[in-house]
Amino acid sequence: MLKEERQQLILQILNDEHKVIASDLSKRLAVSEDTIRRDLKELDSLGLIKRVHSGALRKGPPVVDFSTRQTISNETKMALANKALEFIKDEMVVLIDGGTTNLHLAQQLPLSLKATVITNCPHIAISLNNHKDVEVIMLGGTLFKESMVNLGIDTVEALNTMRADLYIMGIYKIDAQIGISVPSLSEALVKRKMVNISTEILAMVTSDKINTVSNHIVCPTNQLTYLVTEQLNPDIKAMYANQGIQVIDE
Amino acid sequence: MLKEERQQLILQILNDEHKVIASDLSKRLAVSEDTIRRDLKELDSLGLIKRVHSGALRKGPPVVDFSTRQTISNETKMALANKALEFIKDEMVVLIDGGTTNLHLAQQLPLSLKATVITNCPHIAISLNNHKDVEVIMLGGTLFKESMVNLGIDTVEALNTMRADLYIMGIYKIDAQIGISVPSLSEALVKRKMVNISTEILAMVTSDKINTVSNHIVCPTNQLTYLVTEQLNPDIKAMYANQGIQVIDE
DNA sequence: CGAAAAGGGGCATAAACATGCACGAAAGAA
DNA sequence: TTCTTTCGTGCATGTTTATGCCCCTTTTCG
Repeated sequence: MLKEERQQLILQILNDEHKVIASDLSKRLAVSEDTIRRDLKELDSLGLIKRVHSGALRKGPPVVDFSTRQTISNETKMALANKALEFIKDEMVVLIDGGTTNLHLAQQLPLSLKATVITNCPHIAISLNNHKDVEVIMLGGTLFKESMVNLGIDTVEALNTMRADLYIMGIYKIDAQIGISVPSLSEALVKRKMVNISTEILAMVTSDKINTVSNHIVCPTNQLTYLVTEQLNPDIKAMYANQGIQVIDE
Repeated sequence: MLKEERQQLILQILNDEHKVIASDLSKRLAVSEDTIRRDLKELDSLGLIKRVHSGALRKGPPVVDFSTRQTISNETKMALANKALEFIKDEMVVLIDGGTTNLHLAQQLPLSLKATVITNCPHIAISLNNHKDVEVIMLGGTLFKESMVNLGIDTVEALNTMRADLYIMGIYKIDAQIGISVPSLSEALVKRKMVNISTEILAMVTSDKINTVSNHIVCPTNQLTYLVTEQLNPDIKAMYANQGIQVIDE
């Protein structure tokens, strides 16, 4: 593995996990701790990471947990969420899973909305506390702390007895050919079930997720009904539109 | 855990709770008091906190935003929660339902705890985000916004397949003769189920709840194993102790 | 005052670190 | 090609850091 490649990987891991431990990286990337240390020193001197004893932290936001992560989030996601609002109407049964963009959506839902929301994300459930005409159904399961959603066999089984008009799917990675993918199997299983019980599916995607792939495939992209994104390269937009997806990007 | 991470957590806790006690932090963050002292000293020298004997205070806004009553009551609840901590040990399966006192308990659980926590309260699930050795199992159901817990037939059914070593019951009203009672039927049903699947039951009760009654009876008080309270009138204390309950009130 | 809690300084130790050196692979020049 | 240079890496070394423990002092509070 090339040095550049490795350092890129470290940055990506750091971005996902908010911190890295030198000794841990050494094992995961199969190089000596010395090499990792040299990498970290270099990345730090470039101002890309914050080096600390034992490892490194993400530079900008001192992220400590999910609840703070959402407060520092960017306007792009808020804007996407805002565009998606129009698809949620009174009397609907809306299924919302995890992800920061989805959380923004939940927070922007009008207080007057009369609907049923099904979710496996505790943060989303809580954020609907003040919506007195929204019935919130929480899906149980084992809390998966990386993405703060409930997963597992119990979650899938609970979904067996439900159906939804609209599924707001949190997107981790999406590729027009390969499909929608996530890093863990149990997440893929639950999302797949959610796809199956929903009439329409909406995904909000920031451009950095477009045409990237992770380990476990949830479903092909042509399952999507709506794709809400930032402004897209016309070629890419066409790729999705040709699959019958309604792309909202202006 | 990295030093910077820990200090970040301290700042966050301080922000939430307006003050921190060194000995308490030591338990919650699972490091020695010496380390906490060094952290606090460091944060103080950076001007981020105000170090005082036995702990630290928030730098910025002085604590006057809550009514005194509210603050006092919060501190009582924190103290109760603190007393209850000793009953939670590694490898236990702990069932925790809703209530502000229970939430305080969850927030004070040591980071080093290795256990399984089952809860129907999304806030409690979220507060265990940083406890990497605590497996959190969330009970699904319909979110009951008055008390922020999931209730309903799904909740009861999920409980059918579980058992717990200790049930930390949130108390709404309690009376030595009539028993433990709550204002809604579905809450009573879920709590009753939780009682049935638990080996021991612990309740934390502020004195204003003692000998009061609500609409739906959950169970008689003699089902309780432990009753953690503020200092009690000896007569009242005897009433509970005579039922075989271990009363902790010092 | 006196006990108990909190603090401070010093010490020990394990983990993390910096540095110099050696080896091998890739790149470039003869 | 073959020799030389450079670069990235791993290893051995002595150093620094983070932390817990001990002992003694200071503070708090009944």
